[in-house]
Amino acid sequence: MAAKRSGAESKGSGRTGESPQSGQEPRNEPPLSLERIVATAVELLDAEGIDGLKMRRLADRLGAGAMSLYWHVDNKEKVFDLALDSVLEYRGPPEVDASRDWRGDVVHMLEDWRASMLRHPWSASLLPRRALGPNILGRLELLSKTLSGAGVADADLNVAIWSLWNFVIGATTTRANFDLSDDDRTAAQQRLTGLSQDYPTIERSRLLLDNDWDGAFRKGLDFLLDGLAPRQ
Amino acid sequence: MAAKRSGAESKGSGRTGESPQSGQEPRNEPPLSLERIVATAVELLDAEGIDGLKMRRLADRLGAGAMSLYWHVDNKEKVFDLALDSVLEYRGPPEVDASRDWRGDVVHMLEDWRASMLRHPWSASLLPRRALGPNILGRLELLSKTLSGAGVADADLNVAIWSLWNFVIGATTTRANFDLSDDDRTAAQQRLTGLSQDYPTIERSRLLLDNDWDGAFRKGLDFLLDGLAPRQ
DNA sequence: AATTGCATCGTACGACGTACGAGTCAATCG
DNA sequence: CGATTGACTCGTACGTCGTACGATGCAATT
Repeated sequence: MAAKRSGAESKGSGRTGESPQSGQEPRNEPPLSLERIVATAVELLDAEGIDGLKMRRLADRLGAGAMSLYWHVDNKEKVFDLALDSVLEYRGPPEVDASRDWRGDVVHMLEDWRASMLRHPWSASLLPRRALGPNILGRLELLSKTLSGAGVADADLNVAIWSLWNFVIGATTTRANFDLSDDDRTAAQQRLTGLSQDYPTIERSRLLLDNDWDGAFRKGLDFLLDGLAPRQ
Repeated sequence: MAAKRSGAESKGSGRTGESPQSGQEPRNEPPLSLERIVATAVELLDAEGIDGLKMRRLADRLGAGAMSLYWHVDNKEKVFDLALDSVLEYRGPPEVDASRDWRGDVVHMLEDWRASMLRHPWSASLLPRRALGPNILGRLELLSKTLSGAGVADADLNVAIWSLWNFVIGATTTRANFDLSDDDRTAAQQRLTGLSQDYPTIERSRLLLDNDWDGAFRKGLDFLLDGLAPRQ
């Protein structure tokens, strides 16, 4: 197991913040911390994509040496875990007091979930193969509670949650990986149009050409919710 | 662009199969070919997982030098693309002539899809971020045709297909990455039970503990299909 | 003044993807 | 028949990556 800390918080250590004056370079960087590392990792991932995250580059951005990161983090995998979960925070449905319709709450949370991931497209391809962090578990718990409160039987709860989870995961990963670049997109379109005699129905339904991802997500989600809890 | 071949077929080159007798090592390996490379890549992926596929190891298994692969394949990414698509072939629904119920056909194809991917767990995490190969497109085309023939309006076709796609992708990627190892699994369970006061509803619904993945998939799919095309 | 423990980082190692160019061999052509 | 060509193989080498290891600095404690 790891000897270092890797799990402790660094809060409350009461830095004076005056010391790093040795006289040479303009190093006003605050000291390293898990929070700063994770935040910068998210920046880097946003800017350079999933393959753009290298420990050396991350350290550069932090004004630190590459190996300094390893005091705060076990390895690169943990950086991914933390960055992913940090992006999936959720602050609950808009309403403060009694949430009137559970369906609206569910849709709100899932659309927010999707939006959060699409704001950081790398997160989509990461989520399915990473550990479940607290923010993810929090969302699942909220979803469970809402559905349960809406009258979904415990026996169906499991299936209902997994179905919604599957839908969100599938939709976001697909979406996030379909518009990586316009080049890819137009190339794929051309290739597909060239293949349209092989796949006529796909062509006709404009399956891969339609750009209304948001609408498709919402409509599909409605269909799924209809199936899970028929209205009346 | 690539200078080599990378897209041509190697069939019909009519090897005599007698030549490689130079007298030293027991090298009875057949010559390299795209097919052999892809098949061996699948073997290696099955055995060692997604991180276990290295070009040198792949070449070793093929009894070839590492750089020999690059004559047949542009780069490692292409190996992934080809391995993925090769695993997703589909031979149609069981019935030969008139397929009686479209719903049965859809379920059969999607369950087969899921089964194919779970037989090769690495494929699940690969699918969302790779190009669409012919076998994938073939399945989508079949799905389109079936749904369209079942009376789904062209306007809804897009949403319907994406919803089903999302469901399959989400279900398989999640499933494939949740039982990588028993160690991981029991560790996660313990961690979760320790956290059960934070997530009581998850705990109660046995969300992460229930092992009936197949049943959950089937039931969720039924719910979704109910929503997409209400029975009567 | 000496000790301790947190934190940083330079160096180095092994593994990886793959560019490059030399090599082999069968088929083709004069 | 020898020369040429083009399909195919592979050894070497380069640059980059994650990270093990140990030295170093520095603040708080003794």
